[in-house]
Amino acid sequence: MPAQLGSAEAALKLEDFLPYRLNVCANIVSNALSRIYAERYKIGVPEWRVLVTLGQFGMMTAKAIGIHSHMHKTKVSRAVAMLERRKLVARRANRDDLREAFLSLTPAGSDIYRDLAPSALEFARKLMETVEPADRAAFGRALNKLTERSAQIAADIAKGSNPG
Amino acid sequence: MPAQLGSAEAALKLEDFLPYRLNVCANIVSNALSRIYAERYKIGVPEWRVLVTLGQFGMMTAKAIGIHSHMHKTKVSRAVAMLERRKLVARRANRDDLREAFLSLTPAGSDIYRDLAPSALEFARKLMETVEPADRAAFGRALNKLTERSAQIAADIAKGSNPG
DNA sequence: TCAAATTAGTTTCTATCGCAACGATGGTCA
DNA sequence: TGACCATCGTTGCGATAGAAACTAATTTGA
Repeated sequence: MPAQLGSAEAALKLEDFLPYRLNVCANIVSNALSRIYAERYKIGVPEWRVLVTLGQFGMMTAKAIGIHSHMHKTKVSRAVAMLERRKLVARRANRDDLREAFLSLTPAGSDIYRDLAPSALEFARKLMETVEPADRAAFGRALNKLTERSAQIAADIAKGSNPG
Repeated sequence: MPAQLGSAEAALKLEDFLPYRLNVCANIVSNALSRIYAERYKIGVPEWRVLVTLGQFGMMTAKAIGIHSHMHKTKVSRAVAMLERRKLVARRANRDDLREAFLSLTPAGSDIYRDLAPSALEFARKLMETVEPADRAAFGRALNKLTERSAQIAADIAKGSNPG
């Protein structure tokens, strides 16, 4: 009943299909992680990323946050607006360029960051623990290559050119 | 100015943080893939998954599609509704249980599937090509372990129990 | 046997997403 | 200087997501 469509070539099985597997894995991991902070701090993924980015760099513009955390500028804008309302992030005008503003964690924001960062690292550590030590480096390399290559493919297609 | 929050332990760097890296990679890959079919067939990811699942199994219920493709039942419902409107998927009542229905590809749906599956496989092949051959198996194993483990962690947290 | 619980699938409702348009500012160059 | 273009960040809006409520059908078990 099924395989009449699969024909000669290697059949397309969703559960073995790389983009699908990546998506499922990323979603489940993301979901598991957010259970650690979402309820406790009442923030979502974008807010979490802004907090972590500012915790890492101390002070930066919304644009820089977007670049570093791979988020659309509207996502950054809304996440920052929420964190500002909650007094976790402060905004300081840049006198040299009034279009942008410098953002940084308030003391309350830093408190949350210091509370949240160790649990996040612990989570990642616990996850990686299940991967064979010998496989870990290979996994990291592969993830980087796949990210890089697919970005390039997407760019090629966007340009309308033949993917080389 | 930044690292005063990082303190003694290994600092949390977003770009090295596994859940973040997985998410970015999955998004870019998914995005690149959808450029191959989205414009040509006017379908999105959920419709693509339904097509592929039915192409693989021939005939199944909406619930089974949801389980196999890891999609919420409302997502399946809407994707199927769209494919039905476009005459790519047909519905046949199950006389033994009228709550559910058997879904399958129409000839037109099969045409699209046969056109789409090889490009998808080619895309995945081209992607995997960039990963060192020696790293590929390790990558697959790691992806499985991470998916499995994070599902378990999420379940543990949901139960309110201490993650063992 | 029939009331209560369960299940498949749809619909409603609300939240979030990202594109596009926008206002405000800054840069370029004739 | 001033007309034009680029950039930062916000907002309006249509599309999409998933939670919860719902309908209809089936199963359970007293």
